Amino acid sequence: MLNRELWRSRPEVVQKALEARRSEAPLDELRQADERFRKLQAELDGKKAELNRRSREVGALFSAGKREEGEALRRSLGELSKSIAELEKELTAVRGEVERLELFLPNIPHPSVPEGKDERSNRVERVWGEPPRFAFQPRSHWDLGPALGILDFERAGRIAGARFAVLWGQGAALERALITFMLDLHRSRGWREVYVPFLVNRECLVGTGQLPKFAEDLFRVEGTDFYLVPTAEVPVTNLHRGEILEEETLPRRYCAYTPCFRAEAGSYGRDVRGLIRQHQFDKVELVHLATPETSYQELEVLTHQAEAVLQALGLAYRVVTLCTGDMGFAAAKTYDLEVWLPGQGCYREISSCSNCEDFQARRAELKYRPKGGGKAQYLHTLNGSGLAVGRTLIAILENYQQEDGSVVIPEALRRYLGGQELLAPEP
RNA sequence: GGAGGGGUGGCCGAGCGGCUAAAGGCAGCGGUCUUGAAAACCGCCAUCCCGCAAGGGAUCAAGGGUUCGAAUCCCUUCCCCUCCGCCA
Repeated sequence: MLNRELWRSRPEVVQKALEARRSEAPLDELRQADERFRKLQAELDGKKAELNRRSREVGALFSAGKREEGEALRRSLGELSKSIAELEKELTAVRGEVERLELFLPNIPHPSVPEGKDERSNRVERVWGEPPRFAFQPRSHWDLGPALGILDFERAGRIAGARFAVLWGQGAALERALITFMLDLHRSRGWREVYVPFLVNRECLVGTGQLPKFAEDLFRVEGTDFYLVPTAEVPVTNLHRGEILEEETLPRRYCAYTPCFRAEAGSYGRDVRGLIRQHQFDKVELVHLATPETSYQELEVLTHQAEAVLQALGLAYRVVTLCTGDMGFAAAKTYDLEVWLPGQGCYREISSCSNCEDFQARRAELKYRPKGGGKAQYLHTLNGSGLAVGRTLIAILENYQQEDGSVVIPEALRRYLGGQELLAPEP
């Protein structure tokens, strides 16, 4: 959510941001509703002030023993009381409208974000590692995986449907090893691990910005107020909802593993093959809570931490800054990490690291108390994948494949697989 | 699922129809005192909304109701605690 002051007093700034994002958020409608809201509020407050004053008089008259005068005044207030109730109803409706519309305004991009309408305007910041060279035609993971007997889309389709996968044997173990490996790496560098519910309530999703606008991307458990988490960002960022944290305890750096569930509505026909786009996937997430002064520093820290995972695994990647038209709703600035996939012959997103500034903090009531006291302030929230586990598994298969179809296990991972060095076909 | 108890300011806790935005304590901030600190004493110290301001309004888990007037009475929901039942 944006600061109300901003769209009230400088709507042109917000309008410009909306255009840069190619957003059709209802700014004009919002401002009209707000206009009505303020008028009603002033009118109602005046009437309430009068009622309050005269109600106190009633009490005073009675306690002074002036029963008749008090009784007369009491009777005369009925109408005022009624008209207040009516106005109040109206105000509630208008306020509700303002609050509803407000939730549809996306965050304002940071000045350092490149302008552009789609991913072609993203800016490459740096490239790490060399894509491996093969003396043969490298295969894609959807060929390698089933051939190794570790990836099974057919049976996944049978027990669930499209966009699900079954991992067998070494594949299942590799997935689990990756999760543990990533969490260990983050913990060893000071991130605090947290294990959270995989179902969350509606307020959390409003807090991080998935709702109300992106309901069709989510799975909801029928007959309940629970949603399956689309990312650990949701439960973890909302952990301190309604709290006021001491500045001394900032920044907070958290990491969490959760499965993620996404409806992927509207992505029919995109990435239908393989593990790229699934309804369910594992992810280790990094979440930072920071002061406004340090949040952009923290974005660098967070991004470098996500990169450390790729580096430890020896996977070539590049870092791009998303342009205004490609950024997510809540983000002010986003770096994507794109890993090299030899089977596809391109870089593919494997992590997305964002500073949401105070956008989520306003929605989720996340505040901190400045050093030496003073008014509580909204803090800044950041999140990033560290990393998407399924896509990491893909990257390993495709980058470490050998001509005979076996796959070398990256050094750093071997201790998590009982010293195993090679993925060879399973019976 | 059944029975009971409870949700008040950063924290603890009193209030149980008008004199209460809310006693008291703790924490915090400022001051007196002190070489400095502690102690003692004095003062300040919730959030949000409208308003240029003066000021006004709202908020005692949430929503509804009774009333001229509700933190206080009634109803509903949510959450927490205790006991019983069931359960991985």
